[in-house]
Amino acid sequence: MEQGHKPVNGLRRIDLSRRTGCNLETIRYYEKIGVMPEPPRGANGYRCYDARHVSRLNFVMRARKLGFSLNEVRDLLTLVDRGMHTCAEVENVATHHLEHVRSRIDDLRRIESELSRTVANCSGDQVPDCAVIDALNASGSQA
Amino acid sequence: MEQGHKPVNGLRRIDLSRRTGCNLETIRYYEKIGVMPEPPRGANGYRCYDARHVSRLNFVMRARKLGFSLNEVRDLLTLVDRGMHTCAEVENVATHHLEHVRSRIDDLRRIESELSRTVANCSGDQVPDCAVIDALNASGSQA
DNA sequence: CCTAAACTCTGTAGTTCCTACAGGCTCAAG
DNA sequence: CTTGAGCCTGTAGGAACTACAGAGTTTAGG
Repeated sequence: MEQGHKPVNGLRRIDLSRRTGCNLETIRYYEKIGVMPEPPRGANGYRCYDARHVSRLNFVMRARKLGFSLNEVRDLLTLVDRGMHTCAEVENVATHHLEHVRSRIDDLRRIESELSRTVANCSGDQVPDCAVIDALNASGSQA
Repeated sequence: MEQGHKPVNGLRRIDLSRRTGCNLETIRYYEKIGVMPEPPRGANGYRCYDARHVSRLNFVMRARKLGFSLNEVRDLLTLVDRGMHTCAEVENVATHHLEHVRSRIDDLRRIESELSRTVANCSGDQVPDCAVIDALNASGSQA
């Protein structure tokens, strides 16, 4: 099926959504918070997108998949939009984010090892006693 | 005047906060959502805690540090409160959470490797071109 | 005894990143 | 003409807090 009848030079919101895989409502949200530009409107008030919106939204979604916060995405886009972004500037944002990711991994690894150690002490039995609860009840600072 | 109106073994909210390290407002929040019990009130309407609140809040905070969600904490507490918790039941909650933690670590590791690979391609120069931006702009699904 | 600081109470709003309605239009096809 | 798909707006919800406003109470110091 053809998507039917679009404004000659425009994509509807749902077209943008389908081309990028981005949720329909999320697009509106990104516009509201300024991560995506407000698109021009047709005579009927409908949003009217073009290829540049598609690539910008793809940019945003890739950055989000890499775990950049929306604020970081905005920073990145600002650098790009200024047309003056230097590699050094961008690297700065990315490196900062990388550190964040790494420290989050460290946190989770600590949690993982403590948790798996504790669970390993479970008998798994039907007894009303459990190593996990014991650990959580522990008054000492074993954690 | 040590003895006065202050209940001999009653703790104020700020006392509980200081003993556990839990934020003052968070205590109130935990009561609202039922993770902590509503404490008795003094004649003036002030909350009046005792040692059991201290250990319960410690339990909650340890569980949170291990990354259990508040819903999971509530489940755990329900098991404990029933006095009927078996090791198997608790292990179930904990194991489920452990899986969650592990998959989150996997996600972040994937992000970490892609990000560090990309940043490594940066020249770090003052040139208006950057590997990170290129990657984000990539039209292919080189994920 | 008075005052000022410290603490309490309540409800509500802000944070992050969406997602999902509700209520009402418009548009194109069958 | 009717149906269904799509559009518009604003707003609420979810996780887990955190922070304020505005008002009352208690306590320590002078």
